[in-house]
Amino acid sequence: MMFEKYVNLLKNKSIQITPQRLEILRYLDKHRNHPTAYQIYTDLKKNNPSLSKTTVYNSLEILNKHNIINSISITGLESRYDIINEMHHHFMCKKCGRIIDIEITCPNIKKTLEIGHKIEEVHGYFKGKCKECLEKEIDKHES
Amino acid sequence: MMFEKYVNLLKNKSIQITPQRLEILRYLDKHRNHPTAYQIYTDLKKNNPSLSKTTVYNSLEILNKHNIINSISITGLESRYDIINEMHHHFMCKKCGRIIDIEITCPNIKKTLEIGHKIEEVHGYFKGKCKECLEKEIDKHES
DNA sequence: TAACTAATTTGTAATGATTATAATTTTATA
DNA sequence: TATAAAATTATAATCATTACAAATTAGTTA
Ligand SMILES: [Mn+2]
Ligand SMILES: [Mn+2]
Ligand SMILES: [Zn+2]
Ligand SMILES: [Zn+2]
Repeated sequence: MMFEKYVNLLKNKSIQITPQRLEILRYLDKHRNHPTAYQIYTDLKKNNPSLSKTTVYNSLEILNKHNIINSISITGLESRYDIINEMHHHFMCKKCGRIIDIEITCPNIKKTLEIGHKIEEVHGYFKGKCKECLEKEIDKHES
Repeated sequence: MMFEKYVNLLKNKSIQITPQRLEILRYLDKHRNHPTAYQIYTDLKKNNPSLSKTTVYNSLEILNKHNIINSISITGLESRYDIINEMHHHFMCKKCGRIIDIEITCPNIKKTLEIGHKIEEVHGYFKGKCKECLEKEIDKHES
């Protein structure tokens, strides 16, 4: 079935299954560009005009709380959302604004554990200028 | 002199020296608990009632742009600020809300460079329950 | 020093993301 | 099917941040 995958995700955490939550999960599975709550809301509203912004926020919160999705703070402006697969870091381009996955795991967790804090989330991000934006700049200089 | 240290920081980056900027730098140097813009504003307003919130935001922005201070996104709610010394990570306690320095450097920068993005900032943070909050919970169970 | 220009500060209003609230609808249970 | 609990919806409120224009301050030149 189309939604079986997401139904199981919710069942495993005994979260009540609703059409809205399933749609949001499917959206995040399909759109791996770390969308904002508002982007999710406006896109899903096209096929479900009665969808409420509050529902999107509520759903994202409960999914995040149960570690089904990941809420990431990079821009300082708004939260971005990501389906959790393996642990990874992020790169945000200050030029084009994109947030790109960086496929690395953080070797620092052990050190933090040694200090005595209990770690529940690990986040790493870099900021700078992405490869594509750098290449565009070079092209401009050559022309 | 009292402010010489901060005057030099600004001079080195050829940023215009103003009393407000010096006060903000001194505040961040003294308060290493990653305060919000609002906390800086209300505290400094006590000795300078005419201080404007906008000035605090503007100053923080220019200081951050010149890498004199660090703007960190952890809470998703607001930006926190930090005088930059050595590179370090952060730990945010979900219980008490504190943001604690973790004295480690990130060994992942090289890998990100290899991908071709130009890195200007490196951020790492963990979330969980801090040592102190964990100990309080144990005390409660024992009593 | 005085006059002039540019940059900064200030106060206020606007924006935008997120949260609170209460009514309505949907889901789970008996 | 009837009932209770949970989720959704629409709207209003909150809170951090930004925009804007007037007033002040700093830097420069004569
Ligand atoms: Mn990601
Ligand atoms: Mn710090
Ligand atoms: Zn880019
Ligand atoms: Zn704590």
